[in-house]
Amino acid sequence: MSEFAATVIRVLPQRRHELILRTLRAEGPAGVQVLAERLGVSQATIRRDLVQLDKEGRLTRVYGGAVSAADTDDPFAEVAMVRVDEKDALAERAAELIKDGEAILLDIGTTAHRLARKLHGRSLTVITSNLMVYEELKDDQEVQIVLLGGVLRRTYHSLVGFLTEDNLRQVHADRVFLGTSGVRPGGQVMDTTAVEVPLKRAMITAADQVVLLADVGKFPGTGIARVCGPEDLDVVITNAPADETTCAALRQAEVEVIEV
Amino acid sequence: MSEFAATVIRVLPQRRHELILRTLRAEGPAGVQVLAERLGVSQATIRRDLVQLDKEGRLTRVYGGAVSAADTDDPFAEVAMVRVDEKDALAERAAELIKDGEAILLDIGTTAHRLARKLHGRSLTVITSNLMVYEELKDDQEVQIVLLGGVLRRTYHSLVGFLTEDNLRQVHADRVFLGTSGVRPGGQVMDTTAVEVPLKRAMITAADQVVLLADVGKFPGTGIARVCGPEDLDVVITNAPADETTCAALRQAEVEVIEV
DNA sequence: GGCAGATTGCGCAAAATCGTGCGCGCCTTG
DNA sequence: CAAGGCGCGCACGATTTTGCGCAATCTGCC
Repeated sequence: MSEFAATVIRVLPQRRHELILRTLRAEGPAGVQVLAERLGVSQATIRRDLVQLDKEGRLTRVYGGAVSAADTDDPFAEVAMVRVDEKDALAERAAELIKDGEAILLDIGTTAHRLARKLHGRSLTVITSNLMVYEELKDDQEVQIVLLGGVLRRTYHSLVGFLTEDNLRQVHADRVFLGTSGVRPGGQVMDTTAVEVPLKRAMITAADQVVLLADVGKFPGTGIARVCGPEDLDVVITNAPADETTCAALRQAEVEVIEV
Repeated sequence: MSEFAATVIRVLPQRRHELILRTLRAEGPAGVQVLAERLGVSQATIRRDLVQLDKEGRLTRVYGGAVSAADTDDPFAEVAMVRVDEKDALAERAAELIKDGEAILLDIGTTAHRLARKLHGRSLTVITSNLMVYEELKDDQEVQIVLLGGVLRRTYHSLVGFLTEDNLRQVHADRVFLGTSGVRPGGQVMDTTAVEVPLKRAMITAADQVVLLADVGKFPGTGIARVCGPEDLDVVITNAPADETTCAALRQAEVEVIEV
């Protein structure tokens, strides 16, 4: 603790914010008083810092101090709120593609979760490593659920890793429904989390038909890793008005583009 | 456990709520008085906390205290009530066998679930296809969870099938903890559900040490399918007084028998 | 059905915490 | 070198939380 107290000279606000966040992540909830002593500034300053960091969404303010943003209720609660209407419409349309008795693969992410919500009471086999989908359908007697193994990633409510890939090589589905972080103008499907890319590829291989769900905000969009090209897709469901350049590239690759 | 009692100084409300929930998940129902003493606040404060947490659906308020929300609507709640004390004692003893940092395999069934309840806050890797174990530990940051894939069997809260077996061939654990429907006098481990037998065998293969948890009602006992013989076991944990014939057979096969 | 003991909800006062205005010192800018 | 901007500490009223006492309610038992 004296490693901080020794820093009496001068601490940039930026640096101080980093230290606050690090403390929170390392030791969980921390009080204003503790932080003030540790960083050698007044409680008023800490309060101002906390207000600002809270506004930036980097932590969550609580009475008496603050907690790490990750520590609060799942980050999906907020993420799931943006573009809800669009995603719901997409999900509705996607559900119509599915015939009773089929086996479908559902991707990781909130998009697939939205789709799962439309599947209650349907007679289907759902294969997924998406734990939100599992939670959604686990009490639904009609739906057979196949959960793919893997290492639990709590922040993403999913299972990933080589076990998941192994399982995917052993199963086959009529359709796979994929989400994405963005589709580039040429029709390349991108993602931001590298660990999911091999999984998405394995899902594409395991399914007869590949359906991509991408709301209009993803057109055009980007990500750090390429998942697949337009030639791997069969259907893309998006909102109107979709980006014309991207749509053209997709149609060129004989992808059916559905605008809802 | 004294980790709580030591916290007499000052605790953020947020932190206190976390501790209450963790206590409930780890030790089941808790009284207002106990919680108040343990957290160093008045009973009135605990009551207010419980009311709030109940309103948020994070626990269920009962007269005299509270129980974990997951514990209430579980159809296994009844099954889990029989021989609770015995199974708890067994689980407690089994948890002592585990060292921090280890990777352990947990069987399907309520026995393994009881053990999982003793693992909150431990630094471990838990591998399982037992969904009760997953529910129990999914919010515990310390525990890494590896879920084995498979077809959801709702009535047993578990995943089974060839996917599970495939995954088991790809993993290795320091110890596996098995439950059973009964142990025959000769030391043969039995089970009633045939579909689980290949899984239990695969788990035995995947672990360095095999630990069987069997309360005294299982000695001697029976089942329709044989899982393994005494030569596959390393440790058996049971209640005193255990059946002497069976114990002798186990010791003959160099199995360590722990009576609690 | 009634009784003793425990538990609960509620009002109120004390304590802790919060937000804010003000002044001071440091750095930037012209 | 002077003016202005900015971050920081201090102090004070407002808000929230906490602890305690008491009447109403509930549970277990005879």
